[in-house]
Formats: sequence, structure tokens, C-alpha cells
Amino acid sequence: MTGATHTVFVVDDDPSMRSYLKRLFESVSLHVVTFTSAEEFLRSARPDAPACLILDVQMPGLSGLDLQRELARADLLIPIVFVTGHGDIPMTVQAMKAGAVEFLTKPFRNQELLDAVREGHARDREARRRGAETAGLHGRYERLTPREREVFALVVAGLLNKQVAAQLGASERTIKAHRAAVMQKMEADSLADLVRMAEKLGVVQNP
Amino acid sequence: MTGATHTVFVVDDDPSMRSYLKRLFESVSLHVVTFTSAEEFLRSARPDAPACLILDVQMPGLSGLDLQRELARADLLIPIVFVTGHGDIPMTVQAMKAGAVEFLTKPFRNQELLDAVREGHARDREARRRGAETAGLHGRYERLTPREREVFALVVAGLLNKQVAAQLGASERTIKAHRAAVMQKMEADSLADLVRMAEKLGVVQNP
DNA sequence: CATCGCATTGCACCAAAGGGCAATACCGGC
DNA sequence: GCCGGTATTGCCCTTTGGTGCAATGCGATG
Repeated sequence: MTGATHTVFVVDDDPSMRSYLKRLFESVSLHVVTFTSAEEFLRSARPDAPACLILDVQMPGLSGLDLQRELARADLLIPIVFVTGHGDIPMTVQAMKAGAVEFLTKPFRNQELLDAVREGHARDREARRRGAETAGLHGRYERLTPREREVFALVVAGLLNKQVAAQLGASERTIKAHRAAVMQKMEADSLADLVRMAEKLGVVQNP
Repeated sequence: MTGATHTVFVVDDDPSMRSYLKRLFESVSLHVVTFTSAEEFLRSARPDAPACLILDVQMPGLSGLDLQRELARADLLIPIVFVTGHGDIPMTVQAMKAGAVEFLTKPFRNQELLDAVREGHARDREARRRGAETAGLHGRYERLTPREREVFALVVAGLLNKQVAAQLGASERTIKAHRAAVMQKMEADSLADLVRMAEKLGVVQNP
């Protein structure tokens, strides 16, 4: 399941560690890209395939924890495996609270790191799968007109057409028209379908 | 929001630490119960109100991490705040991966511990709220007859009454009867309501 | 000004959902 | 053997939902 389609990003200021890790991951057929600093990584393009980030905690400039925070702020959620020579417990707690996959101290066994990366890739695949699933959903929702969205929200709230009509100050026939447009544009096969889509989209009444 | 209705369980083999923590939490009006060992805590009754567990990592007999594992196995999910004098990073990672709220090293500031306990109580309240929400749901679902559950699953899948009838080899009128019973017993106000209940219950077609 | 998208609505018709009333049938207990 | 819960179904009527057809009005865009 992990092949050349999966990438490992290594960010470490130590050249020997970078080359060591690069060889390690390439030995298991993973694509590796190395960076000498957090800043350099941030300037790089975002990955378009499942990836995992190997991060040294201590580095000149932005630390590993800083980078983790920056990525979260940029909504760039890539699984992170920390590696450190001189970490402490507060750092570990912070990293894990922020969702790190693993926090390893040197020296570590290669298998530990490979397992962590496997876990990171699994998380990213799952996240991408869910993302793709809701991406189409959001795209279709974007095509709804404001009025259609209002009708959408009220319909999935369980209101009858006539109740929606009263709520929006329109005729029942109009609501039926909007409702049909919603079903069509959202590509929903049934009301049940539409309700599930609304749940994933977080559609609710505004007021 | 945290009052005498919230409990703190302290498990620590050090008597002075137990009394110190007891006084600390009681000073902020929290109910405190102390235990000298993990085994003693496991023998105690489960809490019926929001609680938080303060756990020493190193203890004779079952360690704090052992207790965390046992509680998870027993499905007794109570938020845990670890406190330790001689912890290491692997221990920290294990504890946090298993869902610990916080992992503090001695000496710690009282405020850090109080904040952690507040967070633990918040998590427990939220978990209990969600639990209560789905408890009633499950209870109502239990009252459905086997046939009604089949109809339930097919209806929320978006099938028309006639399609459900064909699928189950019954008449449409029969399906309507079952469907009405389902709506009644589940106390659903609308189909949208029923679909959301099905989502929370994980109701799907068996075959 | 003309066109287009969006919102709106009336009329008519058909399909689907919801129920009231009533009857049949099976099964496990008391 | 009678009783209650469950499953089943028919007949009939009302309410809702879904659509086709057609038309009007408004604001933005070219």
C-alpha cells in the first residue's frame, strides 16, 4: 500500500541525519525530499500525494514545534513524526497534543521510524479520502443559489414544503421548484441522501 | 461550571502528595477521592458524575500507564492527567497516544494542574452529554421489532415504500404500517430526523 | 436595449406518504 | 384454549411531494 506514490519529507539541519534518513526510506521504496530548515520546507509546494513529515525538534530558526504550529495555522495538515536528540517531556506533550503521529528520541530503531511513517501515511490517505469525498459535495453546494440554500436548510430540518413556504414568505409551488433544483444540483437520489449530505456539510438554519 | 458536582480521583502511592493534591483541589471546591494504588482504584465504583483522574506514573504494582490501559480495556473512559517525578519521553508518548489530557513533571505549577483538570472535566462532561444523547436513541431502537428494523434500514437508505415492499416481499400497506411504527417508537418528527438518528446509530442494510 | 440567471407563481395531474378501520394469522404464555 | 404482541393486507381517503407548461418581474452584464 506504500509505494513510490507516497512521500517522506525530511526536515533536519544535520546533513548526516538527512542522508541517513533519505537512504533508509528509499530502501523501502519511498520517495524522499529533504530540507535543511523549517523555512525551506514552508517555501516548498504542498504535496499532492500521501505524505509524512519527519521533523527534528531542535533546529536553528524555526523549531520543529514552530513548524508544526505554522502548518496547522496554514491548514496544511500533514502527519508529523518528530525525531530528537535532546527533547524533553513538555515538548513531547505539546507535539502530541497538536496531533503528532510519533515522537522518537535518538537513538531509535529503524523499524520504529518506519512503523511511524507507515502510520502517518495511513492517516494522510484517510484524510485525503475524506477530503475528496466532501470536496465534490462542497463544489455542488457552491452552485446553489442563496435562495436554494435557504430551502435546503429548512427541508433537511424536516419542515414540510408549506412550512418552508411560510417561513420564507413564498408560495408552496416556489419551494417545490427550489427543492427540485437542490436535489438536482446536489445530485441527491433521495431526501435521505440529501440529509446525509447536509450533515457532512454542516448545513443548518442561520438565524 | 466546575463545582462540587465534579470529582477528582487521585491515585498516588506517596501520602504527602495525596494530601497535597487533596487540599489543592478542595481549595477550588472540587470533590476529591484518593487512592494509594491503581488496584485500589480499579476496585472502586465507577463515577456517576463528571470526573478526572490524577495519576502518578510510577507506582508499586500496576503503574499509571498500566491503569490507563486497564481502564480503556474496561471501556471506562475517564480523562487522565498524569503527574510524574521521573518520567521519560516514551512514557509520555504512550500516555498521550492513549488519550491522556496532560502529562506533567514535578515540580509543576498548581495552575497547570488545575487547568488540566478543568480540561479533563470539560472532556468528561462532553462525553457524558454525547453518551446520554445516544443512550436514549439506542434504547428506543431496542424497542423496534426485527421487521421494523429492516424497514428502518431500507427507508433511511432512501428507498420508496414500494421498493422496500419488493425487497422484503411484503405489500406496500404493510411497509407503511411498519414505517409508522418506526417513526412512532423512535420519536422522530420527520424523515430527516430519522435519517440523522440512523447515522448516529450506524443503521445500515445487513446483506 | 437585449439577454441571461434567478426568483416567483398558477394550474393541473400523477405518484407517494400517511392513516383510519378491519380482518387474518402465527406464536408464546398463563 | 384464550390473550397479547407481531406481522400482514385490503380498501379508501387526505395530505404531500414531484413535475410539466407557461408566464412575470428584477437586476446585472454586455
